[in-house]
Amino acid sequence: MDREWNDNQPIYRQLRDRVVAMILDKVLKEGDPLPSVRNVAAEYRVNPLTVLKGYQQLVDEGLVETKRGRGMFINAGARSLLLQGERQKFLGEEWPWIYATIQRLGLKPEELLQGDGAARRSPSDAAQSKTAGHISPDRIPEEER
Amino acid sequence: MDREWNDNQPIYRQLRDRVVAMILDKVLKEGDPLPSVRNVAAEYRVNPLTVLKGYQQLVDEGLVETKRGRGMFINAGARSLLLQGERQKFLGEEWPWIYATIQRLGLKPEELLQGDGAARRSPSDAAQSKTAGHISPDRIPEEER
DNA sequence: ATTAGTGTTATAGTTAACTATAACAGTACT
DNA sequence: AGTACTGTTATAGTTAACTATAACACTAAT
Repeated sequence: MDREWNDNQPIYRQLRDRVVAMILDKVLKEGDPLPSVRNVAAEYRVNPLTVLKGYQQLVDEGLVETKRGRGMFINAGARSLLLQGERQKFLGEEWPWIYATIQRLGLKPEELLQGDGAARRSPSDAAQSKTAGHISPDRIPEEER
Repeated sequence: MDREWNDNQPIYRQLRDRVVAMILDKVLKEGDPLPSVRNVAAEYRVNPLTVLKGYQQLVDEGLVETKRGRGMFINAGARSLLLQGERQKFLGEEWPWIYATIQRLGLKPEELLQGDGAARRSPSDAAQSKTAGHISPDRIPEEER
């Protein structure tokens, strides 16, 4: 219940990543407001400043716009912008390392792909109050590419 | 030349991971000494304490033994011990997330896994002096599993 | 006008990671 | 004995991430 966070990465970045995931999964669509700073802070027992920092990053990336007194909202084109940028980042910076690790460990692609493979474990099982908006993708995908 | 380090993770852990990679790749074999704390510190312009911390982790994991005044040496059975532990860690903690990301981005896992796929980019291209022992896998793999 | 939501800023303190500098303590070679 | 390697410990300072607490500023509804 307490360990929602991955120690390998600062919370504010994990927060940013969760929102990104929600945009990609279409849980958050263009024009939607994202869960308020204070709400998220309260729900995850985290400092508002930390949440804000994560959100600001999204603003800097042009994904989100802030409306004083109203909230922060997903920009138009956010998703397609993300699909481009994140893909490039993943393929260029992350996948090479991951692939190297896979080889090093002598893992067989079949093992990784077969069975649902890996989609099982997901840290977001903690009983989450249905309060306002909480942050987590929750898998509501759809086709398209 | 200066940015050998990944900002996402503390240096001492990256150091630990490099040694692990070298063991898995058989660049370092059982009984081999690992590059001296001072050497690594000098070569990577890093504080000796930071290197030590990374090395200590290896000791704690039972992969390495320290011989005062002589150096630190790879333990017997280190590689197979690693193959077990690292595989489990990867499959249980890392792959699920990676797989989710791949899907989110609409990438085809099959394409990524087959073919050389991605093994191209690797940050270790910086001209490295051939001084004593430096830390980097350098890919000298071999068969087996 | 009040109230209750938004985002934002200010002040200040804690902790982990990293740093510089220096000394201590063993081993080995000459 | 001396020199040159090893790992290790001590002291102290910097920075980034996170925290608590509080106030400011703007918007919308009653």
